[in-house]
Amino acid sequence: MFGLIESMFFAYRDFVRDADRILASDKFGRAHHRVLYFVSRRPGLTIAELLEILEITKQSLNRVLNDLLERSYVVTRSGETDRRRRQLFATPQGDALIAEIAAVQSARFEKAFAELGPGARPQAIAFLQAMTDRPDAEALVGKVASRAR
Amino acid sequence: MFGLIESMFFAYRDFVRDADRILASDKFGRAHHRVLYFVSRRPGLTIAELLEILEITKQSLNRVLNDLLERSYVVTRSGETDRRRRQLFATPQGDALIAEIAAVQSARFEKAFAELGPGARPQAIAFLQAMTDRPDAEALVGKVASRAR
DNA sequence: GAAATGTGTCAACATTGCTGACGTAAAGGG
DNA sequence: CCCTTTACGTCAGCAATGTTGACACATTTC
Repeated sequence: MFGLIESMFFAYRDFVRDADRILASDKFGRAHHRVLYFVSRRPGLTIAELLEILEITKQSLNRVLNDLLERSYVVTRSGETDRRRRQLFATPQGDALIAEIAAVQSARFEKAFAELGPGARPQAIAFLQAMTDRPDAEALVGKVASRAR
Repeated sequence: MFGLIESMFFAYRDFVRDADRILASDKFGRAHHRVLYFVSRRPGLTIAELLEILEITKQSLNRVLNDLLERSYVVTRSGETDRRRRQLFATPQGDALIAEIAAVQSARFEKAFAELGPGARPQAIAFLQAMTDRPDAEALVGKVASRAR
């Protein structure tokens, strides 16, 4: 399996580098990208939901989220039913940055699938998902509780 | 391609977490793992070669490499033909740690392939390699030169 | 002998993760 | 209506890992 372990390392590194180049010109880091990405993809997301997805602490999130708010890549609204919750939305500027990064990352996927031939795309999706933990309800509850500190 | 972008993120995160758990109990970090991994896999590697593979700076490398040397996970020998070069070798202890981590990561791959059925393994390898940059000779020279600073 | 190469190291800094503690506003249960 | 819980913000401080730039030393090579 050593070949796979190494390929995983190199593939992810090159994949992330696509994003890093663009982010550097906007003076953002990877952490900003991750936050903006999920806000853009899931408009109306709350802070708690974002913490669950990213699996980081409030501190780490707030640091980068505040940058994104100050520079108007993201805006907040109080939740309608529960005003304690802040719902997050990407601005057009925020969506544009995500689209720009997604474009180069998509190009990398397209190039790979063009080399590999038909069928490679669904296989790749299936592979990556099979590699991912899908926590059962109980485990999730535990994780959320411990992270809430 | 958004589904793929997200799957890449989650799959890599969970993959790396396997290693992190083991490393934490040995008081090592991810950077130590990467260095030890390549030293273990490519015995006799020199510093310059390691810098090329990892694409980090001398500083970042030396910090973690010195930890590995002090704690006897890695040893050095002067190169035979060129005594300026330090060749790196993992000790049995170093090889054992790499094997331990590789075992849990391999188990994750095995589980995925068991779900996906036959053929998934070569497809996964092909996909990951197609996703990786394979620099031509000229580009590589440029990178090495700039990194040598 | 001079220049290039391989490596070590020092100082300083940025990003991004963490913990623990405390404050405030809103919601919800009795 | 009070009291607890929830959702969030924030402060202080720390650790890991990446960066740059400069300099030192031994060795090899021209």
